[in-house]
Amino acid sequence: MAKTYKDIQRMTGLSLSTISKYFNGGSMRPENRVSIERAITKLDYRMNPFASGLKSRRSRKVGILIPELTSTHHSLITSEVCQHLREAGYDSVVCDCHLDQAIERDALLFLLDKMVDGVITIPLNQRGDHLKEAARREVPVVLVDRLASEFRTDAVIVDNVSAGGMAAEALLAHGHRRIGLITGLPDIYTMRARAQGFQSALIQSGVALDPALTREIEFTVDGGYQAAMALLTMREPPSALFCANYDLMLGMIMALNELGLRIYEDISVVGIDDLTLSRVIKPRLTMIMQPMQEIAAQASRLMMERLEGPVPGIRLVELPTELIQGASIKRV
Amino acid sequence: MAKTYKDIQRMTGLSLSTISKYFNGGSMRPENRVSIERAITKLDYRMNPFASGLKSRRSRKVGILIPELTSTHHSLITSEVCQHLREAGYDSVVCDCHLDQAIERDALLFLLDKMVDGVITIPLNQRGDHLKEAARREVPVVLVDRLASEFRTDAVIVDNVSAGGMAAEALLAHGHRRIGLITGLPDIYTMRARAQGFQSALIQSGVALDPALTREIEFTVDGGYQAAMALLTMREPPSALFCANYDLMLGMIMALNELGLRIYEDISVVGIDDLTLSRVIKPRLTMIMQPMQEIAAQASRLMMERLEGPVPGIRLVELPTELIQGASIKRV
DNA sequence: CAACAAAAACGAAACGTTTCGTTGTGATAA
DNA sequence: TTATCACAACGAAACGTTTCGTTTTTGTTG
Repeated sequence: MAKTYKDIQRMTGLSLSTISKYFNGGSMRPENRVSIERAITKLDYRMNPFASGLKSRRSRKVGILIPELTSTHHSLITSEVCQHLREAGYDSVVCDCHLDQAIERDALLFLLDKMVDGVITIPLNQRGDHLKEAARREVPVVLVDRLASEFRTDAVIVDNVSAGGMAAEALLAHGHRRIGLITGLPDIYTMRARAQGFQSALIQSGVALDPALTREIEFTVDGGYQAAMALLTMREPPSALFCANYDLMLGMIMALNELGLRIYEDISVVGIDDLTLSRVIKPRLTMIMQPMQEIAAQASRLMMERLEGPVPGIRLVELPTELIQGASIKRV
Repeated sequence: MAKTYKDIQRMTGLSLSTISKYFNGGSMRPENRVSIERAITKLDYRMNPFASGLKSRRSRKVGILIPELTSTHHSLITSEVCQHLREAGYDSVVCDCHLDQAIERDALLFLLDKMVDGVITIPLNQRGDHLKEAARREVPVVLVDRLASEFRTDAVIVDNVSAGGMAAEALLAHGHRRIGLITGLPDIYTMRARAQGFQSALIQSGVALDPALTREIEFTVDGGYQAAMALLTMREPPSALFCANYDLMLGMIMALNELGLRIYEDISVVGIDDLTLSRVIKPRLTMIMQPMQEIAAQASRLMMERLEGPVPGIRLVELPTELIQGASIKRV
């Protein structure tokens, strides 16, 4: 049978309220503290989270709501966030909405009914209307990667505009002028921002935008493959390519392999995200790196601060991206 | 303020115990049922899981303990399992132990302290000793993919021996005799079984095992890359390769690309797991397919049956694998 | 040493369900 | 009409914490 405060009381002779104070960090006589601690270890006592939650109205659970867990970027962030939360004593209840906005909404309601103390999400619905229900129930929300147009709250994003800009500049600096851009559909915040940064950089360098060189497509491996195939089989193909997303990039790599095009020799490439596969592509890609561990750490931090006490205002953490020099850009 | 039974009581005039009976599926007068239902919708009532759990000692939470969430195979299974559980009203608390057995043990204890009703896990520690604590607390465990040598419980696995056998036979049937095997370290159940099935098939066909053609390595993309590089740069390289794991296969593909070797023309290949990337590799790979959705569905089912009531005995579900014909094996 | 303030411990009342033993209500049989 | 019997509904007592108002203890000060 599980032990309770009563068992500790029996061993120490202290009242239940004193024992509670011990667990909830009040001040008390050192000898009592010691005696409670001794009882805890001797009894192998563990707090009953139901009883605790019933009174305190806190579940010490956080919901993680993700568009697609099998996407490497998402699974890495999820994994890191879960670990941070666990280390702080919080459960992470993960919901993958499979890129379906109806599931996203349902899963959020599910989490709220399960009394999560907070929600960390990469929102799929870019308006973020579904999140208003969380606000209504006073459950804090932290956005990751993307902002929501109709729901302002704490968020961690990277500077996507300059990420796109850096990619363009790296290629421009090597003399490229016909540069293909493979990006996601513009209803995704990150994709829009990266494409915009990329295109601004071209314009600033006096390169006219050729609409035929920009492919907006669902950001999946298959999407990247299709887009790259289309670009590379044009009558006048680009001399360089930038993919605005890791999965798109993988698809592009597959297309290059299929067409027998060699990176660097035949086509210059700027990639994104230094995840597993990028590490084994040869030659080493020049790429835009997002600080993914840091994104996860910041998101966890923002959430935990809200959970520990009231935080005034809305916080937006914008992290820088970095250009990693590889050997995938040829001078033309 | 959240609504409670008392509010329903006020609206219906029924006692708390009758209302409880409504939620816990007892029989009652139809008109009372209707009147409770009306009150629920009018009040927007939602059950308080703390209070409910406090009495019933059930959290309706299931722990998911995974070696490495960023591995595609694992994230897909996790995602599917979470969805099944959520549809049945259960939370999924996900823990990724980052291939670290100490974290695995800690995370399990964490989950148990959080009072999960059950644990679904792909065990990292192949003995499974850490799971005994779950048994001690009468928390059911379902294993996925791998069995544990020191802990017998419900499990869902695939027929790994014949998976390896099928791969070997496909290559043997096309005349291959020097076949490279890239597999994980033999302390992983699946890797051992697949390698064994593979090697038995060779022996059965009268092909002597050449130890130099078998590479046991950590099953990561990088591991696959290293192993494939080593095999393909031998003085007398194999004419065909089989990888016993999806990540190993990705690494191998990268190695082939780097060496400029074309699948089919230069080297025959049997892959495994029809996940995103396999779909865009050309030519289409001949591969062993695991029914991953089915694995997840069965694991969820086994768990949910245990949660709904006592299940006698231990159940082992072994699912078949399938050979998908592609165009990656050349006749020699 | 009395008086007092501050600190610590206490007791009792929640929190919102479930459960169990008991009472009430019709319907059927004698 | 009364005794019997299911079947529903009821009331009260848990479940194991937290919280708040009160009392006791401790340490200071005049």
